[in-house]
Parts: sequence; C-alpha cells; structure tokens
Amino acid sequence: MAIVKKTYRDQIVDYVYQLLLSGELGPGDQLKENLLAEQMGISRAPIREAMQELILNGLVDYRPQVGNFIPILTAKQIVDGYTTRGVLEGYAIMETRYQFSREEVEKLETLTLQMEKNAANREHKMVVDLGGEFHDLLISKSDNLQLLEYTNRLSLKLHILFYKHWSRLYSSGEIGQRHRDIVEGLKSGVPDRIETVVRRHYAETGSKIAELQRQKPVRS
Amino acid sequence: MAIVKKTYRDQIVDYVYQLLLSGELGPGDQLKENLLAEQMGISRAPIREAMQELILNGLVDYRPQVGNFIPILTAKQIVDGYTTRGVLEGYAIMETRYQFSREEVEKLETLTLQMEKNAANREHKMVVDLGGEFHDLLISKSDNLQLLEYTNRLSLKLHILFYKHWSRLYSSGEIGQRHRDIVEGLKSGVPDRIETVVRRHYAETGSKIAELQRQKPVRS
DNA sequence: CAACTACTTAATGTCGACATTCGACAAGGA
DNA sequence: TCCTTGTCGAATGTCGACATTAAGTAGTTG
Repeated sequence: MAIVKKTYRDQIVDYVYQLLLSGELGPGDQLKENLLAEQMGISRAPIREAMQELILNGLVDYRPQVGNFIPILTAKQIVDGYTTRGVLEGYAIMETRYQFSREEVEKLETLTLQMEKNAANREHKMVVDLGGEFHDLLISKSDNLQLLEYTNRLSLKLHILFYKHWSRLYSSGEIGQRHRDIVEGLKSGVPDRIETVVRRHYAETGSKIAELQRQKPVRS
Repeated sequence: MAIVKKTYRDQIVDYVYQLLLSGELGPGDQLKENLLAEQMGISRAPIREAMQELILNGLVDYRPQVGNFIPILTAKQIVDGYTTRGVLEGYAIMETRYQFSREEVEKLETLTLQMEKNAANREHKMVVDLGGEFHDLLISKSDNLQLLEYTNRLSLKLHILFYKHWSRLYSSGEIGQRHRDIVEGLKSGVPDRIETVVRRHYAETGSKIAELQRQKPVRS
C-alpha cells in the first residue's frame, strides 16, 4: 500500500467533510478562509482552490464577494437530488443486470438481512456501512466512467449533507422490504422492473429525508 | 440589462472555452498557468481557481505536479458521455412530456424542418444553433435543478470538445428523421417511448462522433 | 552501446501581503 | 418613525515571489 502524498487541496476537502459529518459545521454556516487556513496551518491559496471543488460538488454555496456557505436545501431540492440519483443508478444497474453472479446476489441478500438485524438493534452506524456496501456492489458492474462520476459525486453530496438523518430514516422492517425489492428486481432480469424499483427507492428516500428536514428546518 | 462585473475566474473559463472552440487549443495540449496569466495580464491565482472548474466539468485533465491538459477521449469515453446525457435528458423530457403546448410541439417541428433545410445547404453553424434551440426547448420544462445542473454541465463539455465534428455528423435526411422521431415520441405521451427515443438518439450520436474521432485520432 | 546518475529547466504548489468589496451600524434629516 | 447616507470592519479577490517537483538531458560507467 503506497503512501500517497496528497496535495493540501485534497486534505482540505477531506477536512471539510469531517467538519460536516461530525456536525461541527451545519447548514447556513460560513466557511471562512482565514479560519480554515489558521486551523490547518497553511495559507489561503490552496483553501480557495479546494473551495472550488466543494462548490462544484454542491457541498458549498458560493456568494461572490461574500463567502462560502453550507447550503440550506429546500424539501424540493432534497427530493430532486435523490430523484436524480435514482435516475443515474437505476440506469447503471439496469444496464448491468445480467452481470451479477449467483454469489453476488446472495451477498446482497445477506447484506439485507444484516441491515435488518442491526436496524432492530439500533446499530445505526452499522446499518449505514452495510447500506454502503450494498450500494457499492450494485453499481460496481458499470464501466461507464462518466455515469459513475456523476453518481459518485451525487452520492457523496447526499451522504455528507444528510448523514445525520439516517439514524431515524427507517424501521427495521422497511429497510428489509426496500432492499429485498431491489434484489428481486435485479433477479427478475426485466429492464423496466429494476430501473423502476431503484428510482422509486430513491424517490421515497428523498421524500423521507425532506420530511425530516421539514420537522426541524433550522439549526440550533 | 444589468452589467454584471464578472470575477476573473469566470472570464478565464470563458477564455479557455473560446480557445477550444476556435481550435487554438486541442486534445493533448497543456494549459500553462504562466502563459494564460501573461495573455490575460493577471496573476496565476485566479487562473488556478478557474482550472478547478474546468477540471470538475471534465474539460481539463489534471496531472499532479505536471499540469493541466485538454483531454484525449477514447471512443468508449465519448460513447459513455453521450449515453449519460441520454439518460439524464431522457428522464427530464419523459417526466415533463405532458407540459408541452400545441404551439411548442409545432415549434419543435418547425425547427426540425429548418435544420433539414440548413443542413442541405451546408449551413453548419445554423444547424448547430437550431439544434441547440430544439434541445433547450425540450428540457425547458424540467424544474429539477440537480438534474439540470448535470445535464447542462455534460452538454457544455460535449459541445466544447466536439463542436468541430458537428459539421460532418449527419446528412440532411438523417437530421430530419432523428428529430422527427423525438417529436413523435413526445407526442405519443408514452413514458417508455420518449425516454427510449432520446436515449437512442444520444447513443447513436455518441457512436457517430466516436467513429469520426477514430478516423483522425491524433491532432495536427 | 545500453543503462544508470546527476543536473538543469520549466512547470506546478504555496505563501504572505495588499486591494477591493459587501454588509452592518450609527448618524443625520424629512 | 422611517429612510438615506457615511463610515467601518471583516471577509473575499488578487498579486508577486519563493519552494518544490517532474521530466528531459548530458555525462559517466559497465
């Protein structure tokens, strides 16, 4: 395992991700270049370059001459984000539906059971990790890098911005049912079927999160 | 009409677009920060920030500690790019298929005829402009900003990188048939139909351009 | 002659300081 | 009271210089 010497820019991006995931930074907060530079012991130049990446990935709202802010998404923006994700991943999975081996399908079913179990035990972190594994396996067959690029960027954005909500998203039963539907759609081999199931899955996830957001729209 | 005072960063991005569209810059060329700074009479800082945007939009390949280069896309990358565009736009149009008025559909048909006519007269620039208008009208009904963001970015990337090929893409008859198929799919109101037609349209466009690229893979 | 090494060059990566601009707040007047 | 205006502070936008690194080149050695 090679030790890659990352440029400051990448380190800054990761650092901001951590701030967001840990809750130290939330919707509406401003990312001040001076402060970040001071905290990391570097100058503002690489920070401003890292900002561009965060802006383009939708994790930061840029207001000229004013600053960069963590976006406050409306319910519609949340739903639209997940809908778009469903469109991208639905296609990726549909197109590669025949490439899954029997072992891989069984792995998906095992992951579903594990998710159900951990959800029942309130092991939210485990549920999230297992869900990530389930998701990664599903789209792993695609070799359309352009499609995967957008998919990964959008996944990252949604993950970082809404990670905190995941623990209250679904009941154990719902999680099981949802993922079983996806696996069944995949096993059916019918193009429309799997694509529709995936789209619906993300549409409903978006609605759920938008609903949670609505319950506490502002931050402390 | 307000005069918007653009930041240097945006001006640089536009400048690079012009260099690409005019052919002064082509696949494999390096964008040297010093040179750009000198040409525009500014320092390298805003140029490096503009680079981030170009990189994230796929118009520049970044190689750490080496430089930024205009990408040389493989045939598969070209096809994948257009395929992805078909997925995004196909969904956007499918979802809004009932929102088109009679006048707007007639406008689409008029544009198709005009494209045919101009293509027959070798007025390539006009064909491109009309095609853009056709395309813009088709996706104008969507209010999913996340979807439109990816769509627009991808359109821009493909437009800028392959603009030079458009003049030899299609015969007049092909252009007419293609766009008539899309309009017919829209008029049918059948979800699968219009989405499939749009996907196929872009898949074929991608194949065509990849083929042209293959004929002259390197640049003068 | 091939391969390895040290050097050189030219580009990117980073820094600290200065210039500019937005937004808040206070003072003044209708 | 409300609106306008001027001032001020803090943040972003930009600059020029220096540090670092990758790749080519010349030289050396087997």
